[in-house]
Amino acid sequence: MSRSDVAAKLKEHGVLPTPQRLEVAAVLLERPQHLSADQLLEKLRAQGSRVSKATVYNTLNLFGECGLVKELTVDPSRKYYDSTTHAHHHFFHVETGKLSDIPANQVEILGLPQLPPGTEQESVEVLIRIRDKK
Amino acid sequence: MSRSDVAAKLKEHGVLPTPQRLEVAAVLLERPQHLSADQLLEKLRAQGSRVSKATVYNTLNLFGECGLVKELTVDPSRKYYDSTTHAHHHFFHVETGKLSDIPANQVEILGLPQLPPGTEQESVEVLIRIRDKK
DNA sequence: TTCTATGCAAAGACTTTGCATGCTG
DNA sequence: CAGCATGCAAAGTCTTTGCATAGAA
Repeated sequence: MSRSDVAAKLKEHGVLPTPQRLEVAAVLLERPQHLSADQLLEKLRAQGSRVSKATVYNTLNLFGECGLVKELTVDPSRKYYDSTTHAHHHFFHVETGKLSDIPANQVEILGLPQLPPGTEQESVEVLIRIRDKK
Repeated sequence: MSRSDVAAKLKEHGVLPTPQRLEVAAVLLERPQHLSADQLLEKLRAQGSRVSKATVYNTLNLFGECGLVKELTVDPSRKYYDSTTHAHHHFFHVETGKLSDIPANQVEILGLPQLPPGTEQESVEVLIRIRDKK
C-alpha cells in the first residue's frame, strides 16, 4: 500500500493523517499481522522512525476506536492490534505468544445463543489455544 | 461447600491447604462466578480476612496451574478467575465488564480447523462481546 | 528440623496522562 | 489563529518478586 493510499484510508476513517500516524499505519497495515504496541514501536525504530512510545499507544487506541484496526485480547499482559478488521478467528500459541488467523471457512459457530435481555451483540471471537506437540 | 470439602478438594489437586488458601478457595468456589484478583481480595477483606494482596495473586496463579480454577483473558487490564473449570463459553459485557456463562448447549462450533503443523489444541474459547441495546 | 507459605514493600511491565511545544487547516 | 498532535517524563494499574518471619509436615 502506497503512502498516499494509507493517507486516504486514514481520512476515510476520520483520522487526521499526520506523519507519525502515517508511519504507524504503513507498518501495521502493510500486511495481515498481529502486533503489540511495543513490537510496533520496535519495528518503527528499526526503520529509523523517531515516534515516541506515547504516540504509538495513543495512535493505536485511536485506530482501534475508529475501526482501522482490531484490538485483540488474548494475552493478559498486553494488547495486540490486528490489521485484519473483518470477522475472523485466531490461534494463539501459548508457549511462543504467536497469533495466527484461522482460515475463515474452517470454523463456523452453530446456533448463536440467546443474549442476556437488553443487550446486543458486538462481536464473536473464537480463540483456539495451541501448544507444541510433545 | 463446607470448609472440609474445600480442604479435600485442595488436597486432590496437590495443594497444601493452608488457612489463606482455604479462604480464597471457599470464596471463589462457593458458586459459579468470575472474579478478578482484586475483586476477590475485596470480598475476602469484606468478610474480615487479613490475607495479603501478594498471597491472593500467588494463590490464584497456583490454583490456575493445578486446574482448580480457570484463568480467563477477556479484559486487557486484568485476569479473571472462573470457578467453573469444564469447557464452556462466555458473554463479556464491554460496558460493565461483567462476564457470564453461555449455556453449554446453546453454542456449538462446527468443523474445528486444521491446526498449524506440530501443534496440538489446548482449549477453544468462544467469547461474545455484548453491550446494552440503545 | 526442613521445606513451604505469608506478608510487606519494592520492583516491574504495560499503558495512560499532563503539559509545553510544534504542526494543521 | 484556534485546535489538535507530539514528545517526554511522570503517574497509574495490575501483577510479581525478594526477603524475613511464621507455619506445616
